Amino acid sequence: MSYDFNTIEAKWQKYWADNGTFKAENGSDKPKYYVLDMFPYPSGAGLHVGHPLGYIASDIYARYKRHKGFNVLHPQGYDSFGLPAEQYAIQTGQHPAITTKENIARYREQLDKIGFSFDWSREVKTSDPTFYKWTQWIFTELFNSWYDTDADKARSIDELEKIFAKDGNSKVNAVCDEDVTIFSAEDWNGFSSKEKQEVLLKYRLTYLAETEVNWCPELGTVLANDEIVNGVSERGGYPVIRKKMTQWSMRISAYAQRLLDGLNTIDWPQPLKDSQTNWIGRSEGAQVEFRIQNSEFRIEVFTTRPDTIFGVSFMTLAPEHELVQKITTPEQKAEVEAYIEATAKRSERDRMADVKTISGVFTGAYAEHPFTKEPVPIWIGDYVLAGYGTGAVMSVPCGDQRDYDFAKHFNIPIPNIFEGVDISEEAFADKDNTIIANSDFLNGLKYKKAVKTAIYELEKLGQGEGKINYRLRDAVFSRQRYWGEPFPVYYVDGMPQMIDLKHLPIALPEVEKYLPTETGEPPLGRADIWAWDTEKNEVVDNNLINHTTVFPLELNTMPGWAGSSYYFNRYMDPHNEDEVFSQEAINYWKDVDLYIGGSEHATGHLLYARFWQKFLFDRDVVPVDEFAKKLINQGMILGTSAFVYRLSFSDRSDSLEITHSGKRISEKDRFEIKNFIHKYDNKILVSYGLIKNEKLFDFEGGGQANYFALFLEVRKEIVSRFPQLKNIVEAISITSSKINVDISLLKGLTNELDVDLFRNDEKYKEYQDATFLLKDNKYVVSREVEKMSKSKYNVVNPDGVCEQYGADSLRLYEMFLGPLEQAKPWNTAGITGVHNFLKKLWKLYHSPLEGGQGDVLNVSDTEPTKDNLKTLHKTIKKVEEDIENFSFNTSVSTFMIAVNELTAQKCNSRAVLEPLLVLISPYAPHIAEELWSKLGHSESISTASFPVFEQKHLVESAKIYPISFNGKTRFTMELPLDLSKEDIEAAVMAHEKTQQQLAGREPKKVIVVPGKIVNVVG
RNA sequence: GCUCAAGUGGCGGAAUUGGUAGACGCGCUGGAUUCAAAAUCCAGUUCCUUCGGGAGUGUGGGUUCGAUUCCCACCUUGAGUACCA
Repeated sequence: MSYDFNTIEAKWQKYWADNGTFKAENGSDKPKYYVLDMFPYPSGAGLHVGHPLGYIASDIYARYKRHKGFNVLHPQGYDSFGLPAEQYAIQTGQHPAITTKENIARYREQLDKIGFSFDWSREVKTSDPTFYKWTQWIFTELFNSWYDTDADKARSIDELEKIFAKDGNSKVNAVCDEDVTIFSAEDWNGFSSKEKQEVLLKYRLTYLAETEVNWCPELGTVLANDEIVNGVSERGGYPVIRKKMTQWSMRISAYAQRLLDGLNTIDWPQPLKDSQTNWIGRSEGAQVEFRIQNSEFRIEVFTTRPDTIFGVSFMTLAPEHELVQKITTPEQKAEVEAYIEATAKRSERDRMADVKTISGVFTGAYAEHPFTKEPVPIWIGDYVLAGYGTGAVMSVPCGDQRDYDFAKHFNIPIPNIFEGVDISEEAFADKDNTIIANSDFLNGLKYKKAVKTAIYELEKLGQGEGKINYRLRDAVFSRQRYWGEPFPVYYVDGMPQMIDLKHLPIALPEVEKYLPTETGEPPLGRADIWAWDTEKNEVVDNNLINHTTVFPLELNTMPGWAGSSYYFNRYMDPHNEDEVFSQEAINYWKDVDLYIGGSEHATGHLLYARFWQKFLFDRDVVPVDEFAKKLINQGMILGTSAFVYRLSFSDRSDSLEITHSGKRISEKDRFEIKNFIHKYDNKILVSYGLIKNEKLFDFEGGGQANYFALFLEVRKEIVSRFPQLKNIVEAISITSSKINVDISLLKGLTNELDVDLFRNDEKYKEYQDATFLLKDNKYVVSREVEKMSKSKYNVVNPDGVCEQYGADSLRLYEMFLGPLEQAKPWNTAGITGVHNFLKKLWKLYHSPLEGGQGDVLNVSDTEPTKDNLKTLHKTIKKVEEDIENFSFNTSVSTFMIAVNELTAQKCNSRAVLEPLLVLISPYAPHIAEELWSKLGHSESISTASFPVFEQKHLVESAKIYPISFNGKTRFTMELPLDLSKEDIEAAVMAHEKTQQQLAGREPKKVIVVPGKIVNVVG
């Protein structure tokens, strides 16, 4: 029988499942090793070839570690709460739990076909009540904790209450809301229960507060900062506006410094650490207080340049700043209010989009300079952000370009406080070359010294202090959605109460629709059975709410990152009903040794998970405060799609709307367009797209996008064959090297147009693989690669590959494509290479059957030759090094070399062919298992130990020396390795080619590096 | 703008305590086998060349006996991030 991968793979996948081959035990004599993949969101589209890349890499590593004698935990699960299932539910009425279940089944089927060594007995699903019971519990733990700055850790809220009762809050150093007032023990003890709860809420690690949130009207929910990309929602690309709402928040800012410090203790990719560092955004400077003239109010500002304080010529407040209303003079009131209203209307994105327009209004009020006591005019301007620092800045136009531009625009003086610097054209921001002038006690000082001196003087004055500011904001934790974890929270007298662990989980209620209610409440507001009975301790009918023991439950649900922030710990003890995991389990597995996943989670999941881990560590739930020792970002696999620019149409309203990333594009805009072709299945999709100001309009995730087809060369034919495209074609005009589209002609188009224009059409075959760009008035063939995505028609599915070539081929090929961490295009052309390798491998163990088809095992107990052993041990060494370095692509080529060599050597020695199988088995486990069992083993190859490398087989007696002249290799000669330097030199000089190269000249010098190289300098 | 990463054949990519550039695979060319095809096997494949040899790892410099590898400047591409005070 020849290499029949379909049968072999099905056989071993069944064997592994039936025998629980990869089940991990909690506790073992072996050392532990935890290999984890970022669990997938089970989308309706199923897996594409990009998904398994990281899983294959981690699977190879997990299998390798088993061979090396480790007790390996390698689980998998699903991040199964999320928007797409809910959006689908809104459209179809289908319960998200049903779609999610179907999607999970499909994912599982696809994953199983690839032959992963997951321990499926530990599977977790975030949407499963047995899982989210613990998500809810962790929430209550956060609620019952506060952050003690002195101890630099989270502590129980009970301890805080005891402190308040004994000493009040004046001695408490905590991370808390800014508006807490000082109270004494007597005050505290006199507070009503509700007052106490209000105060405590300001200290809890998860708290309810009215904050400015990112509201996405289209999705009907708030979003966290990391869920917004370029000012629009990450999912769907919808606009986001700022809105004040009462929401649950997580006090992640308490952990800013520890999240920063922790990065030094973990082996994660530098770019990922950089982006977390950037996101946390620590900056050192000073907080300075400016008194306002003729007023009791003071303005607090944060500055990184207290050394430039004598350069202040005005102050600027964010329009939303609370003092604005209080200090504006009557004369300026109308103008100020108009400005505030105008900025409130602008979306975040608009505000970001035009940073060049300078706008602002004078409030009429003056602050007093802390040192000179001179009056400083107070302005408001939208270049100052309410959300950063104190929402107010001291403006130093000579030292900051934005202040400079503002001052120029409004004719505010620009005093120069830098020695020997010309500021007539632009501000001077070079700290390193700063020498301060015109600044009283700071004159002549350099940057660092001046900063210190300024802070010292401010402190003396009681009007400022050194301060460290972080960009990291507390994370909003409420979502006005259905398909998420319900909060274990009910309200008594408006104050939130936690439901005790013993009554959890609070399961998602049924609703008849997944939309917000008519009164604007979240979808849970539609549930009839959604009230909490404190006597029965269960969820009851809303109608009972006037009963004294029945209270309303929280209507929001938790965000997508809740479950993913601790799931890795739950795998350690996934079926525990009494605890999130036993202390025994967590102390055995401790943390993830290797975590593999995409870099897109840098500032979301990976930051939140580190935050929760540190919190759980503080509260003695977990033994380590970083959850993953090593992390690798696998690169994306790109699809070959032919894209240049894309045009998106949406007909949500009556008139045609053209949108890009959710932003409406005005019909007045004219766009240059370039045409391009999609190839997908056997369809050729010829599409056009648009650019504006040379920028690509991409709309990843733009759910309403439709693609229209056009190919300029064949436009007439398109019109005749597809009359419905007439308007589109006519909207296009070509001028010189540019193509224009007249959008007014596109009005009234529907979104039902079929883009499947040239299916199986011989005539256009030549265009099938190429993109045609218009360049220099000529069509230039160019193929483009981009992220694989359903909306881009460039998805390759792993199932087809498995059927045609087998899972082992898919695994090898994905590894062979290139370095794991690098993005790389998918191109099936090369897969025959690795598939041939597997066939050669099979042949190495067999000899063909006489006459007919098929073959018979041909492995004997003959002594291996020297060459056999050399090949084997060379391979062991290289493969082991490669796996340890996660250089999987190079070990695949090492296997190819080994098999080629052993085939040439006609090796059939068991002593060589057995260890070779163990080397290959992490990469191509099915074929390895099959050959292993054919060799007479009754146990799975995964129980075999990794071959041990022996140097003695690689010892050589001679070396082929490269002989170079002035560094360029010209020929080689073989010389014994034990030759002395002098003998080598003599042998080289005696060689005829040496004389030929030198052409009679004497060499200036001869460099001999024994065992490496000879270089003749002429 | 800032931060980071990367530029090597027709293609994916190998090679870094500085020591034979292009491993391995794809593709391509020629041959064997076959009635023919598929499959398989063998040989060749960076470029130029007067067949002696010469040039060559984004560009220009530098260090070195020797640079894809180290240093400086620049160009290009990709990713992240941004009125962050």
